[in-house]
Amino acid sequence: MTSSRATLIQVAERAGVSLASTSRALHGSGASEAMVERVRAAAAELGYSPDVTGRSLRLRKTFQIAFAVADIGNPVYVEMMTAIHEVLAPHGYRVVVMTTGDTPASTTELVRSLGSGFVDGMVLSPLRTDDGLVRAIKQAPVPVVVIGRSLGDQGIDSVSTDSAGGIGQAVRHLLETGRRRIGFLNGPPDTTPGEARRRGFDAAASDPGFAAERVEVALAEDFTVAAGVAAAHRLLAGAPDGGARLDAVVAANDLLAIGAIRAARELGLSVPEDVAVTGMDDTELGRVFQPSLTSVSLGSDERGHAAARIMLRLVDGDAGEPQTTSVGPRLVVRESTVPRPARASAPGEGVR
Amino acid sequence: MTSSRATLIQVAERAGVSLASTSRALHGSGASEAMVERVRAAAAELGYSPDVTGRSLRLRKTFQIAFAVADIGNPVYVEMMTAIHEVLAPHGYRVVVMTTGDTPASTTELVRSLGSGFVDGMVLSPLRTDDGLVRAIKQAPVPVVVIGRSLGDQGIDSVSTDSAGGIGQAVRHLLETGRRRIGFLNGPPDTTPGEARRRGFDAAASDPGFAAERVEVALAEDFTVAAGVAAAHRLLAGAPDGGARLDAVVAANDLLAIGAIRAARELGLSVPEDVAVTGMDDTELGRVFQPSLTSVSLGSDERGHAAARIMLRLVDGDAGEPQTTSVGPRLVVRESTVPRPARASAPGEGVR
DNA sequence: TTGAAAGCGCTAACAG
DNA sequence: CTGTTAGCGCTTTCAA
Repeated sequence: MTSSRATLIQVAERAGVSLASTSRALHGSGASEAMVERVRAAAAELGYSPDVTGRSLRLRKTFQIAFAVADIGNPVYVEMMTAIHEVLAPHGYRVVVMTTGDTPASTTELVRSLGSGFVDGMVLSPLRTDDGLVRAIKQAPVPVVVIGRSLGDQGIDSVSTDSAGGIGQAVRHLLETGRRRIGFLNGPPDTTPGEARRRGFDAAASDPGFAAERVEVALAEDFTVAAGVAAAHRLLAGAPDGGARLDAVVAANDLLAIGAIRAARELGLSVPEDVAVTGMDDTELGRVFQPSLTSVSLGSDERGHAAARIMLRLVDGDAGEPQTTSVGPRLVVRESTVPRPARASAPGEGVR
Repeated sequence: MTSSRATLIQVAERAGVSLASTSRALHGSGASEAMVERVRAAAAELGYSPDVTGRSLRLRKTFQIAFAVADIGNPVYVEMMTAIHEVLAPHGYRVVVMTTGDTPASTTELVRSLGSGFVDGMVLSPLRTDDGLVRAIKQAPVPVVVIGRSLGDQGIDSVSTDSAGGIGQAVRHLLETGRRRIGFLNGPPDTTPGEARRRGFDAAASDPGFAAERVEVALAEDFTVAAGVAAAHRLLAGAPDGGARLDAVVAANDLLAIGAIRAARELGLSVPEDVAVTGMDDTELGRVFQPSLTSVSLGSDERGHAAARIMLRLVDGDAGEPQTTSVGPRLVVRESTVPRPARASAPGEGVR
């Protein structure tokens, strides 16, 4: 850590030309071959690197995009962040990570803070949304792309997925593989994902073809393994009326599903023989788990990519109508629902 | 997304006072009660929020810290990032995530780019280090704190851990629990972690008390589950000379350890009965895995916290001698090495 | 093609 | 306590 850095003025002096010419020679157009040569040399001698702060002030552009979620440690968000970074970095944009807090109010405050101009845009995946937040997003001084609920009809660019439909896929898969007593293990239903999963399960259960004999619901306190273990214990401990035990659990995400498998084991039940378990998000954790987890992929990385691409379009001034992109859910069948993998198992299959 | 934002000048005009007074009333000291009142009102009416770009240029301070690693999706780095964010955010610093690439050259380039002044400092965990990188760090125009190798003797602030000693703890644990034929499953040995692990294993194997009858080493192509499965297959497939099979595997990280457990299962071996497996990093993945993974915690979050605290000290101008903080490794015994957990098992025990 | 100069929004030294 | 003014480093008109 040493010395203060050379400025453009110093490069100009060194090259014996004007400030404007120096700037042009370095970035802009309209400089002679000789000028470029001369300035480049001077810049190199001084180890000049342009100051982004001055540039930002002048250009009114930071080349930074914020990624804001409630929990930056959640594997799903990590995957999104990685995808967003992958898309933005080659375009010269930096990614700033931020946390929304878990209330709509704190998220709204974060969106309002965009007024300070520290980023050119924000990719936001709010855990909970309300009118105030929607309003703040629409009034934000920089583009905001929402990952989660489809807000296209509100005039907000968003990337959504049909997690409700995904729950339906899981339920149908369980019915098709002969399960009839199904437990639904959801997280907090007042969150965007919790609400969507609940809706999905209700829809599946209302379907004319829904052949289950028994249905139970348990709510975990949050979307974690520990909360899943606790709630799944209640689900699997046995029917209060002495009826037959559940033979399947549909979990609202992979972490809850892992919790359910642990709870099953603690109760002496084997997975998938006694009870089948499905997760959602198709995380690495689920892929490498034993038994590997049947899970509904919601394309976290695709959603991240999509959001980042929309953002690039927006910060490049290409306004257009707010658009909603959708990524379809996709069931990936693994060992937690069927004794043998659907496909022939090669060593390390399904593992990356 | 609307309109351009109000500036300090506009607030000043609205309040009918000077620019300087407005600035002072809002942040600085030395403004009368009445002035503060008046300016605040004007600011509120205009929905003014200060522009950080102008502020940064003037103050020569961005209130941003970079966190740079090779793979921002790696759970260990995610944990560090979360910890860093936790410490920095309350102090008003934003976290910018960056990737180093996996060569010393690309990392050096990244460190050099700090000359552009987009952050006030960088927390860096390089996968590979060379002299050029060390030099670049020392010459960086902003503070750099390195997580990984201890670089204190080089005059670089760093947070290290004794992963070599951690490998020793794992080896001793295996010997103490009766294992005698030990395989060492390492990742690429030309990386900082790979090198340290190798050193640790060599040291443990050279110890006078090292009671193993047989030792094998396998190198995975990288620190992933898939690479671990492949390399562990070689390790466990059986001794070329027809000798007894290994009864323990010391893996260089949790992902490789999970790979080893999968490979064991694919070969019809049970863990921990036939073969015990230890990991390193004590990740969530290992904690929830079945069997839960005995692992050496390297305190990723503590290291992140420590690095962030050092960084805060540095950006607050408190120079002082470069310091090396160290976080001790800590073996956490779970099911992958002993049939029963070390402690009585409560429901969901070891899961968070 | 080149140079002079303005100004992005802000803070702080200085004078009153 | 308040106002005037300079200037952080840069890009971009506008004239020459």
